[in-house]
Amino acid sequence: MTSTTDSPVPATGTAAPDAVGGVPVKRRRDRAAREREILDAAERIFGERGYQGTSMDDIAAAVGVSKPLVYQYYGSKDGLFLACLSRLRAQLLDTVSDAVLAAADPEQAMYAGFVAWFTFLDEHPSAWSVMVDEGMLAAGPAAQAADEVRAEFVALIAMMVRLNLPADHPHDEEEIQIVAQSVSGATERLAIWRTRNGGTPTPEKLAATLQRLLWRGLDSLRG
Amino acid sequence: MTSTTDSPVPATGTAAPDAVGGVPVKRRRDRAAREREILDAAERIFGERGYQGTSMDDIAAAVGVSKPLVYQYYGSKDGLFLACLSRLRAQLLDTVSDAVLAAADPEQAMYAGFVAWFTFLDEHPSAWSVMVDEGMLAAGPAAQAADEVRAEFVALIAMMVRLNLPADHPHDEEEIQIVAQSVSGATERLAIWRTRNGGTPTPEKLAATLQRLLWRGLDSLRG
DNA sequence: ACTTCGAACTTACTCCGAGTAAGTTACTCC
DNA sequence: GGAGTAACTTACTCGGAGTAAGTTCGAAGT
Repeated sequence: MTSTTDSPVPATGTAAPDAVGGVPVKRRRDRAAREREILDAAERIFGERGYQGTSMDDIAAAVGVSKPLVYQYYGSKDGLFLACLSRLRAQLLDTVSDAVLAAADPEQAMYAGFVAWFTFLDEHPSAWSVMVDEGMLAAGPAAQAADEVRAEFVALIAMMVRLNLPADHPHDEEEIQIVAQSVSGATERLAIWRTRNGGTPTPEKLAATLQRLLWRGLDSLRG
Repeated sequence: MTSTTDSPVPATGTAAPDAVGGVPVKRRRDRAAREREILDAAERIFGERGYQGTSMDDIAAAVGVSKPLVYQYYGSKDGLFLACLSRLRAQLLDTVSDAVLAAADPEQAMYAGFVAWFTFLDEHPSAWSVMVDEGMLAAGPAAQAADEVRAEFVALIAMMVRLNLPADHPHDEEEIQIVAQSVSGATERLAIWRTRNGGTPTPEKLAATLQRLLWRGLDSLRG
């Protein structure tokens, strides 16, 4: 899972010269490995400096590779950023899904999901930074792709909402979408606010408050 | 209120030549008037093409002025964008505040506020576009300023929440902040989703659903 | 009417970063 | 060991943010 470096080439950040002793180090790597390397570096640097503050040359240099190679593999700066975003979101989705599925009942599932969400962002600062800068993709074709990445989350929330409705009840699908979008927007905003606010309140407090705020409201959607 | 043009100089968008007849048209304007002109043009163009798609030259040309003048008045692209954002948010805040204050009771105030929010964004597409691109300011000193602009909204929501708590009740201020941030995040996300979704559902439907979702939850914060 | 003086405004740049055309080098498979 | 190809590089273009330094208009004083 933590496979940032997995080869004889030292990950020095800048281009590594040949081994001094004699045998030249293997420079070229196959495409998949290079893509992973680039993605790892991009995630780290985007996380540290933000989208605007990061240049493609920076990333290429960190990997020890030239810029056109990055373009060959990821197409554009937006494409590379989107790839980072996508991978991070997938990890986050996994974490939250696991927490939700492990819970005993729907009420606890909701709480556990919120806690998992905020905790993950706590423990992965670069993930958070990348997601905050997600708005950079507001324009262009990347915007649609970014939406699709986020849509998986909305789908998870919508599923949870449905679990709380009687199976035979003719539920209003549009209303479920509204609720799911709201919850997604609320949690993202809270995550941003929380870090700008110095890391308070705790994930547990946030989750408990959201829980109390939303639980009875979901009840009233049942009819 | 709609003072986009207020002078003998025709607002042709591109630089206007002298009047053909004879008397040369007054070219120079005092600073305040020019600032307004630039801000109006910027709002329009940012709204049409987004932050990334707009260059400072575009805006300068639309006003019929050279780029350094724009820099003299607004400092940077971020500064100009922030000025647009700030003005639009102030208008939106006014609209929502009015709707809230005109309502008969807290429950209706909440509904009216939501309707006003979504309706305003419907009727001011450029406002919406600018706000969607707000994420562009995620980095740098402009980020803090953008947060402050949004904070007024959160404050309005927080005030409304407090109105629903018994005056003598020892309410948890942190919890109120959490709720206010959540509502702000939820409504912004819904606004974005709604337009990407072709303008459905209606503002009234969204407001009603949010109302139902949140009303009883707010109740449970009372004790 | 003529000078003065400051605010309004411009020309002509620099610099940086996204993206690309065309060529070169190292690994692999016969 | 000689193709053939994937991996990779050098050396650009192009556009847009931001700036230094100078110019012109218009009003206020005399």
